Amino acid sequence: MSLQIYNYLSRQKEPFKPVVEGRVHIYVCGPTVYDHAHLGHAKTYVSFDVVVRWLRYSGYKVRYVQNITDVGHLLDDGEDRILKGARRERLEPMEIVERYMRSYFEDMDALGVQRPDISPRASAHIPEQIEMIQTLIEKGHAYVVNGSVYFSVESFPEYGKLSGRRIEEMEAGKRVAVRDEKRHPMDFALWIKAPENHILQWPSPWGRGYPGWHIECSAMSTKYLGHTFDIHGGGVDNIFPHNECEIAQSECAHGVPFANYWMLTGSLLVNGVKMSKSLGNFVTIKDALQHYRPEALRFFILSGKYNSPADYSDEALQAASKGWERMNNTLRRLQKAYQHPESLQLSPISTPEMTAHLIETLDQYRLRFVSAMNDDFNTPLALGALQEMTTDVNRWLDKGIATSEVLEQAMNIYREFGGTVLGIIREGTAESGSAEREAALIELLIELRAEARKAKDFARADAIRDRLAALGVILEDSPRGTTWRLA
RNA sequence: GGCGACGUGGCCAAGUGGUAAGGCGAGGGUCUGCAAAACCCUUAUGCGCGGGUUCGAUUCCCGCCGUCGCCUCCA
Repeated sequence: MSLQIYNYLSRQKEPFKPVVEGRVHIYVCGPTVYDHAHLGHAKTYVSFDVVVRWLRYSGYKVRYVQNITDVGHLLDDGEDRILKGARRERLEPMEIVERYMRSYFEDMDALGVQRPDISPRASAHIPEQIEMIQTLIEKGHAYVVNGSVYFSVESFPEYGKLSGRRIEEMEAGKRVAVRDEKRHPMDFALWIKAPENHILQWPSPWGRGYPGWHIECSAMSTKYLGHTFDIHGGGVDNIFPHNECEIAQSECAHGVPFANYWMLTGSLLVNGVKMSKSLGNFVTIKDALQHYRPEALRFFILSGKYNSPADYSDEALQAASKGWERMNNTLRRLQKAYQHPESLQLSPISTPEMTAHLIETLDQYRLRFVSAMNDDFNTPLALGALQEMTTDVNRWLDKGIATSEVLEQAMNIYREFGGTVLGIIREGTAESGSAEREAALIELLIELRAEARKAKDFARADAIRDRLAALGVILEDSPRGTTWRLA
């Protein structure tokens, strides 16, 4: 089955057809870098990371652009978020930007999120934004007032088509005082005149000022992906006004559709309420990583659909951690067995027919995974296939019917799907990952403990196991000997 | 008030007009010197409530209740 994507624009699943055969141009709204990223960001960017990974795995050549907002994103009171951060930390605005942009990439790297191909910064694309604004003015979609430029929503009849709202139905300015220089209360700023000593300002045909928040995404996606590109992503919370404004600007400037598919991620909730900076109920990614391994966070995020909301809780994270552990333990078992085929102790019932049957079963899991992913990136369903496969593989190992061929196939599935696609299995984590000398020392202790056990000196045997456990080395006994792993 | 979602076992979470994936947890068991890991068995006659359509609805329609998101800065 080929890829189906739930398109927010049409509110239905559609077969995916890229503009250019075999290529995908995707744009995802990135963070405003004035503070550390939290788990809400993790949910969105891990989700799109997997989307991109799946597209690549499926053979598409992908260009993934995700902006960094470092100017123009205003707060309720009209103050720029970056300036607020600068004042808070008594730093230059661009120091704030640099600091939190690095922090953001640090977090994403830790989560195994592959870097976008281009991470354009708004402040580095002022000319492109000015140019686009000029085009909009020329085409009669924008107007200049007192050194600021506004987009006229009434000039674009389709305004509201993504979020499903109508201009007349919205109560503009209910909470934020409408600038009376606007012609229509819903008009939004493309360019804002800078006050006398505003720190972030650039020259423009309309005087010194700075760009509005929405225009950057239009200008930068156009520059790198073209007038019409394939997928536009982001969190649903930006559907209005941000995404709606992007569409209006871009389609009015270019006269062609902006993005063909809109994919919006559901919000991350805490106790049923959205995790957000303004509510202060957020957990930073750095904090979360103190308690949970990155793969567990990914596992948690991917065990729900990207476009559904997810509720964050310690119980949920614990469950994800355990689920991940079981899968990882099984992969480790596979690897050990594969490296030491003599330890397999194959049962007499392990016939070639049996092997063929197991390979066939693995193929079924492979198919289930693929069709789940092709069905609008249904990661929970795909993960389910992997988990059932895990039970089967353990069963086969227990019964002694898994031949090397079977082991190899199973490992490939974990590597490709768990690793390359979902990013929850990392090469190395399944292995001991420690230095050779350390491994040899542990083996030595295991030998000493084996002797103690033989002599029924269980106190000593347990002491060795406990001391190692305290150091993060877990020993596990089996009829075939003792194995170890890092906690 | 407007717009849009959602409500599935103790928790998380897929799904379908034909009779409920998976994970976590819990209980029992196998294995073990004991653990750990793994496996086996059990754990929703039921999918918010009330109607309707249908041979048949958890899945479609209507109403109600509840929760959430957006409308205002947030991924």
